[in-house]
Amino acid sequence: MSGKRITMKQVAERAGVSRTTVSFVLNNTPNVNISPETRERILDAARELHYARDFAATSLATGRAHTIAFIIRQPPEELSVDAFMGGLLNGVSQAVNHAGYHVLFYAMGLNASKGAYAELIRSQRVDGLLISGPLVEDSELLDLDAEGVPLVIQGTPDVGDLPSVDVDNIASARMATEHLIQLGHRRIGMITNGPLTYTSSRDRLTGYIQALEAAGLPIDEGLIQSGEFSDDSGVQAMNRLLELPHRPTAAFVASDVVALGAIRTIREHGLRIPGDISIVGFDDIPLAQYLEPGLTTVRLPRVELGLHAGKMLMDLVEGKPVPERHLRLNTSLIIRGSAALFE
Amino acid sequence: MSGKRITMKQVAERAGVSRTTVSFVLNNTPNVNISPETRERILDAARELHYARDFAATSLATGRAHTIAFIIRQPPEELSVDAFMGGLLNGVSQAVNHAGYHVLFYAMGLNASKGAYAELIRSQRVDGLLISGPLVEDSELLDLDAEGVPLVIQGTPDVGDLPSVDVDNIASARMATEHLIQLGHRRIGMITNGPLTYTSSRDRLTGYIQALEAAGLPIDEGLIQSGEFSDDSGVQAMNRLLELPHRPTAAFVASDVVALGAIRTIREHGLRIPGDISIVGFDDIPLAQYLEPGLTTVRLPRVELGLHAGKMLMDLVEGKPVPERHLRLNTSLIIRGSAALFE
DNA sequence: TTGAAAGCGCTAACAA
DNA sequence: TTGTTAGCGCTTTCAA
Repeated sequence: MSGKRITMKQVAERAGVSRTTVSFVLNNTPNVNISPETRERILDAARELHYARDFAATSLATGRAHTIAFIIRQPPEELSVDAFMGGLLNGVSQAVNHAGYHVLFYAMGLNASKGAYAELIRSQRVDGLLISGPLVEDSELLDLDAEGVPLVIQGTPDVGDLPSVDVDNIASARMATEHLIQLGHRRIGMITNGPLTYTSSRDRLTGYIQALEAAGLPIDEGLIQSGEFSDDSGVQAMNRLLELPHRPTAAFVASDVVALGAIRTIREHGLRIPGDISIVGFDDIPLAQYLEPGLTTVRLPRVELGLHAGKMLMDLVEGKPVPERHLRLNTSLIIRGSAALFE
Repeated sequence: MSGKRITMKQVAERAGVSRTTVSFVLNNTPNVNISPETRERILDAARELHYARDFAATSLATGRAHTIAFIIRQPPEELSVDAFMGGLLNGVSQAVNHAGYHVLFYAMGLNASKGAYAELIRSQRVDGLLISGPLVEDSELLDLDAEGVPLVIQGTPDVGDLPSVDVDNIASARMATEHLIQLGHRRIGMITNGPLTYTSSRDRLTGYIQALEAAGLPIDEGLIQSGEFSDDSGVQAMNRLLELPHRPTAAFVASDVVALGAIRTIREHGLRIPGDISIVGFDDIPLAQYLEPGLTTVRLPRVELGLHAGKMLMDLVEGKPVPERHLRLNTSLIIRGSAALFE
């Protein structure tokens, strides 16, 4: 309709009151007594004029942007392959929008320009930061946290004590391995999701080891192979496992994508799943249920992760107490057909 | 470090110049002659003070937010299942960030509050809108477009002539069907991706029909079944196809997810793919390559779709001419093992 | 119960 | 080549 901007001034004029009064009414400012009819008049005027509060002006005057940045640091290619980010973002945006905040999205990849986080904050563009991904020890974040900047990490940072949300990788991996043990397996291989420089890789390995130890089984270094996020890396790793003089009867592969490669390799060797080798994965990617047999795996609660991370950041931003600075969500084991009794 | 805001004023003081001069230097304002040493002095001061231009103030003064809204209207659950959104968002954010703009993300679902788009624009929060998803005929968008608001649709709107980016669904479906025809199939079923109220469903059906007609094959209504986005709907549809007195030797399923259900059904009937029935899908979801046999399908260029949509919106926002208001990207047929020669 | 006015940090027209 | 100044639209203290 009208091409010109509607400001509080126009609303005030139309309602025959001052700008202040309009501001009070529109903001529902407490401790101000405005006659109901004046209030009504103002509200009507605003509605009729299609008034929308100017974001920049409000932000400038209040010093709050009511916006947070969701920064994802996985390499861009991964975003297009996996549904992880979609679920996460879905949760984050639900939590954040619910609190009346907006979400700025950044796919920074691994080589973001130094100072990018700080600039977002210094320019008052956002009130807080939510960062997901394999961040190498990022001292910039430590500094910001020390300055009191609200931020939360989705993941398990390996240094400092930044607020973070993640699944309990150790317990989850233990659960997956225990499942295999309960099925009677005694010689269980492990393929990590990534290099051990990543906390999540180390933690999942730790869970595997804990399960074996608890069951009194020996830890065999040769049974532990390193994956590197891709299905190809799963092929390599499984090949090494199969070349072992005494090969395992089962394997815990700490990433479904890596497991895909492992499974392919097993088949190429003419072996059957779960007949010859049982497999338990990790992540529960959408495709896990469509494999033949379905992949038994640990479900990663993507949406919940985002929901909790978003909520935590909102609490931080609004100065509310945060119940748990290092939140670790439980996972569940989804039992399908890829792991069976060892006989 | 310092808890207080650094403004241009501080930078000016430190460099011993006026605020205007600082503004000119920092903005690289043309047609202004500033001595190199002054410029250097200012830049140094800004750097030393960790100056970051206040976003709200700039935005208020210039009337530009340098921000766009990426609004996704698919039901939230779908976001967590498919990698489509991740790829799209990846492309969008690349294009938009590259142009120096920021992306606000909104998962609005299907029941967004009336007036949400307009409010984003009226409040000057964003300079443009990028909307993805099955939007029912949304008159609000038509109004905004008429007002001159920069916006682009990712998809194929069924009314008006809003700027949009999508794949060429008709040509893609034709290509998929032709592939089957070339393999010697004469009785080819079709399962749509969704109800025919969706433009994309209609277009893919049209492509199928065009291919048959071009090959002089009859159009058999019974061979056309309706899918509804889910794999379950694929089960139903394929069941109907298999119950036909004279069942097809091949089927074009206009959605990989729906094809998943169709494939399962075929197997449950004891039939083999591609031995008894050939299948060609649409979308190339990540899992397509992992099926046994791999799913022959039409690849949907997710990232490129986002890239082009983002670029088009940037052009619109900056008042540049838009080469093609209704951009239709080509797709490619990914040949794997699910479709074979009819013998 | 309502109004006046200062100020948030920046841009840009105008002066000098 | 650099400085002055008037807004941009809103919040909020202080008065009336």
